[in-house]
Amino acid sequence: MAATLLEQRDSSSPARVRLIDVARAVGLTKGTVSRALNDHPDIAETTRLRVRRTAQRLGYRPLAHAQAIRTGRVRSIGLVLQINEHDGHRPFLADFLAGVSQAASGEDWTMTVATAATEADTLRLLSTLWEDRKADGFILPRTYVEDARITTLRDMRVPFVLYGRTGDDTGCAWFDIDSEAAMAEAVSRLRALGHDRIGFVPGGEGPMYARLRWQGFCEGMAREGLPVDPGLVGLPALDRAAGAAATRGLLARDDAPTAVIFAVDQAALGAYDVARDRGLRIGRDLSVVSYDGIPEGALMDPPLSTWAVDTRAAGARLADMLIARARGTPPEDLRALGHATFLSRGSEGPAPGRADAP
Amino acid sequence: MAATLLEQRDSSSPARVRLIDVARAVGLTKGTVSRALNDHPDIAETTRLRVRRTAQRLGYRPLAHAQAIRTGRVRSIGLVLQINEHDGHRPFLADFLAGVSQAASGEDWTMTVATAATEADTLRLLSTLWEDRKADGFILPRTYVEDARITTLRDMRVPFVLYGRTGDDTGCAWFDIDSEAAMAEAVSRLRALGHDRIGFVPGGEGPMYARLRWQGFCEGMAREGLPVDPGLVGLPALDRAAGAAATRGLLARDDAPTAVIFAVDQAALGAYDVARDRGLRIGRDLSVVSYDGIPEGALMDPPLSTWAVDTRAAGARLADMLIARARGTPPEDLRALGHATFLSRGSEGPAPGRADAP
DNA sequence: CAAGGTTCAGAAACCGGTTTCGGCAACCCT
DNA sequence: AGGGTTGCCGAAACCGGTTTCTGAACCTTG
Repeated sequence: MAATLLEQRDSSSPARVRLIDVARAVGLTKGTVSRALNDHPDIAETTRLRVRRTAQRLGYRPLAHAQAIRTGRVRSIGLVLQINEHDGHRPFLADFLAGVSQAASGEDWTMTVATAATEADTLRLLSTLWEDRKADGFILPRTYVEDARITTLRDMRVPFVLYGRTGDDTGCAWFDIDSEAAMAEAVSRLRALGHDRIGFVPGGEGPMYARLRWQGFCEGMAREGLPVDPGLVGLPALDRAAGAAATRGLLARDDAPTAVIFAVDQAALGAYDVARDRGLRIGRDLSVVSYDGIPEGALMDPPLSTWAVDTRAAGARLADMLIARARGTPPEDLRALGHATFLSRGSEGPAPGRADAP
Repeated sequence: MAATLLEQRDSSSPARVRLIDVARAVGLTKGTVSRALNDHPDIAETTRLRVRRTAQRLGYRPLAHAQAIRTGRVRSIGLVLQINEHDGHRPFLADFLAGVSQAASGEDWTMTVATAATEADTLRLLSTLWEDRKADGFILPRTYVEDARITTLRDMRVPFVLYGRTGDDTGCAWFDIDSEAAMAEAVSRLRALGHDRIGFVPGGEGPMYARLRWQGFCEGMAREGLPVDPGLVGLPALDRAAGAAATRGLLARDDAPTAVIFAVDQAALGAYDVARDRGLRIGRDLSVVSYDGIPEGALMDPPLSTWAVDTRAAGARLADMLIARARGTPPEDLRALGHATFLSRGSEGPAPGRADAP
């Protein structure tokens, strides 16, 4: 007459199949069944198969939190999002979550999400989520050159995977998009259109992606035999207003660039504002190429040419990597680069005074 | 010599404080301590306080999954997002999650998020997340007039809270924004600007919010003494292209409306496309008012006037309600309406041929 | 002052799994 | 043939909590 919780055989809830039920059905003890399902070496192959089939037939699914009491693992991916001022990753969030969730589901894992307002919040949340075993590891989005999350988690020996790279990636697993290559190719494309004064608006010092995009720009310039004139490097810009300011700075020079590459789309939007004010036509008088693939870019006139990232695939990849990491794969074996896709949508064109421009 | 998991007293991990540690420190059995912390009535008040202080001093925090093995509750809010074709709630997702996460943290709850591609996926995920007790209840965003999630969860006696209303809300807890009032006031504002032929582009039949916004429009028209001419009601539109088509339909009439209210911002963006094609100036030749407050609206020229929702606050409210629901508050006591804020940004103006228009 | 009721905490079972330990049988080897 | 492995599974402890059962001490009350 053991009353379980609220509902028992409420006709609605068909009484969950437990390990002991499988054991009885197959005529073994629950310890043996547990070892069989977890592929312990001291179980005969025939027994293992017999158990597995019975479990399958009965529809047995272990309760993660019951397992966790002994193993300490709940089969959950942790994700702490820092939502602050210029929340850059908004438009990609849904796709990213979809990717992580899908890959996690495939392995019977779930996703525990928390949000933080500050870095201190983030660190606190990472610690408690780990200590309370709400997650078996974390995906860290938006990495920085120096990233407190990484040192914290590394010290606590917590499994984690970076979405992006970092200054010192010792002991770090990561997945990133090869934005250097994208930026370098952006230079080459503009060069092929006749531009030889190509400006760059960087994204600042802190975010790792900003550094890498800057490096990529430099590599592209070197490859094309163009010098990186300091006068062609604008002020760092991560939002529209700063992007406009940076653009004005670049256009103020006598030998102003005929094309500008922006590290981030948001900043590139500012170029449109400046162009409108000055009567410049983007894609003709001034070419613009950027990176991120934000949806707003498609609404501009002309639509912004940019490098888009398959964020959903990235999320899925990262989830798989984290699960592998939590299962013991060394971080050094979990590092990979993906690539961005160029969306040529009209904001870049031939250099003025050449080819088809009058 | 009991080896726990991987790390034990690794100097880095200071050995978690367990219930038994508190019990020993306070000189009671762990059963008693458990009852004291859970406010059982058979514990003396002085004892309860003594236990609570000791637990506090030692920094005791119960492991949710260890509690769950007996109670079946893991202190987690479930959220299944359906990410499909015209993913409307993208821009608000981060804010929404931030709200839920923040409120959940306050009660020592966490948030388990999953994404689905189809309705069948959604239902499957809700079931498994519940059966595996990965969540103690769910927040259901984007409700429909007839919503399979609701009937499923109601049948399974799962706690849930709607973000939005539904056709039959028996047994439903919900929080929603009073979009009827917003739409009605939009009519009044346009009427005050001299418009007497006001069109409406609805959002379709399925989503509950679409029905309510339509009702709100009708109420507003009635309040202003204006008839709802069927010719002033456009085709349903949820995205930009459909919004443009609906606008063309409305403008094709002889007695075309001078102002159009859109149920959703995305559709309203289409009006800009039509206006540009025909040389109409939004805010002068054609007034547009909409609802949602998507960020793209601010980028339009002129910026879109719309009703914005504090999605973050809504998320926090819903989280609190769900926790209350999971703790036993009857659904009827958990129903509330919030309100939207009008952002007058320039896409609405005096009716042509009146006041300052030549 | 004895009978009966309350108050409160200890003891032990329990939740659903995992892991350790020990033992039996079958096999291997000289 | 006998001793030592090896393969395989049962029994029981264990994880960190919650809940039930029981009984001692105290309080009423007639």
